[in-house]
Amino acid sequence: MNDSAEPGLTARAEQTRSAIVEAALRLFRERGYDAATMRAIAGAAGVSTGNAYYYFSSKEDLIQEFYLRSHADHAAACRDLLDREDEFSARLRGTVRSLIDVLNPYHAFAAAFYKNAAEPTSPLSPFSKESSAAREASIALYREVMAGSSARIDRGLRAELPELLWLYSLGVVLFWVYDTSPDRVRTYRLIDATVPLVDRLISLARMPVLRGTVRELVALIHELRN
Amino acid sequence: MNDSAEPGLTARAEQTRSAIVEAALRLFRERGYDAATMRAIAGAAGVSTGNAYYYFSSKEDLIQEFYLRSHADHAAACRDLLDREDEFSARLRGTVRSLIDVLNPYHAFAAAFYKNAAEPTSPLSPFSKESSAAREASIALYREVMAGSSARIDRGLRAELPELLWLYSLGVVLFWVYDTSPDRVRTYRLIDATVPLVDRLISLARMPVLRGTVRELVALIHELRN
DNA sequence: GCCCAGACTTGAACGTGTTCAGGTTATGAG
DNA sequence: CTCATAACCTGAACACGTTCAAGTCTGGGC
Repeated sequence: MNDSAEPGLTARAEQTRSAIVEAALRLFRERGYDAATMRAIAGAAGVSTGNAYYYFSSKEDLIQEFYLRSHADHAAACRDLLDREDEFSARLRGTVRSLIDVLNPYHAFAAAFYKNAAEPTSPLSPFSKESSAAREASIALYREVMAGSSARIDRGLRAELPELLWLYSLGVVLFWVYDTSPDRVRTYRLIDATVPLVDRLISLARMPVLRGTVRELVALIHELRN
Repeated sequence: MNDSAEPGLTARAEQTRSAIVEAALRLFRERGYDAATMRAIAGAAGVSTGNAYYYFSSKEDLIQEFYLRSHADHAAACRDLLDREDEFSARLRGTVRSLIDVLNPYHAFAAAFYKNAAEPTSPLSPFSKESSAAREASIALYREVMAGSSARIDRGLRAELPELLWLYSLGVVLFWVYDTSPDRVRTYRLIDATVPLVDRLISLARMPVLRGTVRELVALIHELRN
């Protein structure tokens, strides 16, 4: 049983679907998003153009597949660290660094499609309903980063921190998209420099000076979520 | 002397250019970005499709015009407040609220084009070279918000705060893009709730507990800017 | 007045993502 | 085995953004 199989598809259809995904991701990686035309993808998969639209309602839809695989790779890449390490900084740093490791081969491609992700009505937006499964999975990873650590965290903050850390990782990815340095070293430097800041802010959140502000921030998050 | 005139264009050509811009912004507002086709824009302006490309190298290029007008409108909308008020919170709150006021008629349209803005290689990106003039102008506005206020601000932070406030406004705009509440009331609520937090954080930045973190943050900004 | 260089304008044509009317194939009921 | 139904598949066609070879107009030098 192939657990990536979709319901309602015969074995042969599933094979066709996979061929299209493989062709798409390969061409995205090799040629970039724009140059990987639907005709080229369909051709490389050995099907007609129209048939690709039988399985994927749009070119953007193919990117959801990229999301899913990226997250799976990321979760796998973190596994060892999250099982072994218990210091918060090291857990967060390793998790975010491995996210960048996983995304790096797709840098040119990702730059092109993150523009679609910013469109709020697009199903590709990280905030959209269609992406909620992928988003929840990512947030769960940061919940594990927090929960498995020895750090003492403000009680009111605990419920919101995973989502805030996920937002932090989105910020890092945004920086990475714009990063033109060799091997994206500046992104890794950004991570190494900001993780201690995050760590310190979380510690400070328990102190009297900041506790009030943190409480307001949490209340704000609640209100805006409705 | 029309100060919006471009160099190297005859009066008649300038008139054609203006007609295209007017038609574009009107159709963007009335139909949205996608439905306002280049053929429709050119037709509404009374010129051929190809002629529109003589003045604007792409459809995205027409959006730069939107940027320019928006900023001019925003600066004008803030003028009174910035000349009158001297309390930091009120200045920041009023400035960001008036930004949303200015953008509101274009909400549906803006949602569609902000996706292009997120593409780092796109000239529309707020971080791109092509947008640097508009960006500098916006940052200058927040420099004025800071400089004209009576707030005491950490010496090391002063140089970076205008850019940080601009980033804050980008965050508000991002929220606004996703805001589906009637009249975007949630965006205004977000502003009213976050401005005091920003104000408090700026105050706290001068206190010993946070001063070190702020210094590191400023150093990080410097390093990442190169 | 004449003419030409260059500013301006045109519309057909290209390649793209996407659609669709219509074909082909597999499956299960009789 | 028959055949109807649904799943699967096709490629021509559509509208779009964009390009370009070819036209028209205009100002200024003679």
